[in-house]
Amino acid sequence: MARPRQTLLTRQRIVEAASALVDAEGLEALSTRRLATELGVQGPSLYNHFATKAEIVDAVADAVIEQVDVSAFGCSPWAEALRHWAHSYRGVLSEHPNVVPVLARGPGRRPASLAMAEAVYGALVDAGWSYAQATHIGALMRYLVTGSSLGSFALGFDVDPDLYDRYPHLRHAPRLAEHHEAVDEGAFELGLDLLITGLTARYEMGTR
Amino acid sequence: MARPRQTLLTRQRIVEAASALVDAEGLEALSTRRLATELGVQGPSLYNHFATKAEIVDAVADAVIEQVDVSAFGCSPWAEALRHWAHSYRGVLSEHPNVVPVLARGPGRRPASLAMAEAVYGALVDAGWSYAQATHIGALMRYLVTGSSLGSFALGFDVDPDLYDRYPHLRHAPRLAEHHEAVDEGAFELGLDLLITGLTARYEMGTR
DNA sequence: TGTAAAAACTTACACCGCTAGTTTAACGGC
DNA sequence: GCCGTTAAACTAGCGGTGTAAGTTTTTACA
Repeated sequence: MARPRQTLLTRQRIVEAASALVDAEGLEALSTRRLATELGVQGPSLYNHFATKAEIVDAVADAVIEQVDVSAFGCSPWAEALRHWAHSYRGVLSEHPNVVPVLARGPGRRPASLAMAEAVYGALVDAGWSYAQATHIGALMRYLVTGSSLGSFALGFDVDPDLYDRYPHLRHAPRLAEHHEAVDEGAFELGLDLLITGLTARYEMGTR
Repeated sequence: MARPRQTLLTRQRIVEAASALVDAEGLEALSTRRLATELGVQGPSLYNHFATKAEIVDAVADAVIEQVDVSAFGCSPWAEALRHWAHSYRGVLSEHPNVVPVLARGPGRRPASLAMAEAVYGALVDAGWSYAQATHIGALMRYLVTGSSLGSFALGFDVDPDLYDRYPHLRHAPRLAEHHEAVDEGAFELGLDLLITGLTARYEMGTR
């Protein structure tokens, strides 16, 4: 084919196809050849637009973070803003659970992830939190959100009943395998509530 | 060679070599051929002892969890036991950061992981927490511990200074890249404190 | 118009997890 | 003490991976 009259690939088109593939079939399904096929192209052609596969994955991850709503940091008190942001953050990740393993490793050098960190950190510092505390709070929220969005695999897929014979208490755990989504959401809400409540108390005591 | 007079491989020897390899060079370095070479053997020989590579990885992960100290659940009040366990849990994971991505996905079917979950869950239920709350608390702790042990990669390896030009607040974040370990530890301690304090308050109010 | 860059291509390398079939040693039953 | 079975190593090979290298053709610009 050589160079086509109308360009076939753009970074955007690649990222869109990669995102769709990851959402539909998981991170492991994202191979350069498979992605290229999806785009009607040969594998190595992708390297005209991205240096490595890792760059593509990063772009997919950043596209997810771009959807998180950080607007509350501009117009609400820090605690409410934190709450609103955390819910948006988790909501977005829940719609793209397959990319969470990438996001859980931190912002890396991804622009949207850095911008989000910047917004959170900045708002906390502006509210009077120390640099160190602001950093810790931001990290904490990431643990909570990524953890509860990732854990969705919970006990695995199929549950064999005699597994619980050896772990009697777990039998009573409310149907872990079936309700793992509800478990993770409940844990998230509990955690968020405890964190915000505790932080508010410290804030009012002047421990910033 | 065919069958040797003295057996060359055992599950234990394989797991030990795999653990050492993962600890030293990361999960990506663990390939069946590489691991076999390390053991003085050909790649496919491993399949006489494990059905899949995933089984080997699971065994490595479970060997890590086995080191976590859950003894406190027998002899301390639930809040103190939770604290003690969380510190041991995080301490162990910090020594094996490369396996954290596996552990973050939950206990799976790994015996030691299930036994640990059983111990935590059982102790909380025995203390009077509802089944649902006990499950949530256990999940929350996992988010906190795995998150703070995984995030150690923080901003990546090398930091280019002009990165911060576009994210001015982050510049003040206390040297994120260099001190990421301290950041994660600080976030963990803050989170643990907030959680335990908040849970204790709820417990005393009867919200279990 | 000639040249350089860009964007597709093909080919190929080294590696991956894993299957199949082979060889030989060890073990259990007669 | 032999003999069949099983176990634990082997070799060969399949279909997959990321990506490097070099080729072709088109476009953009001097």
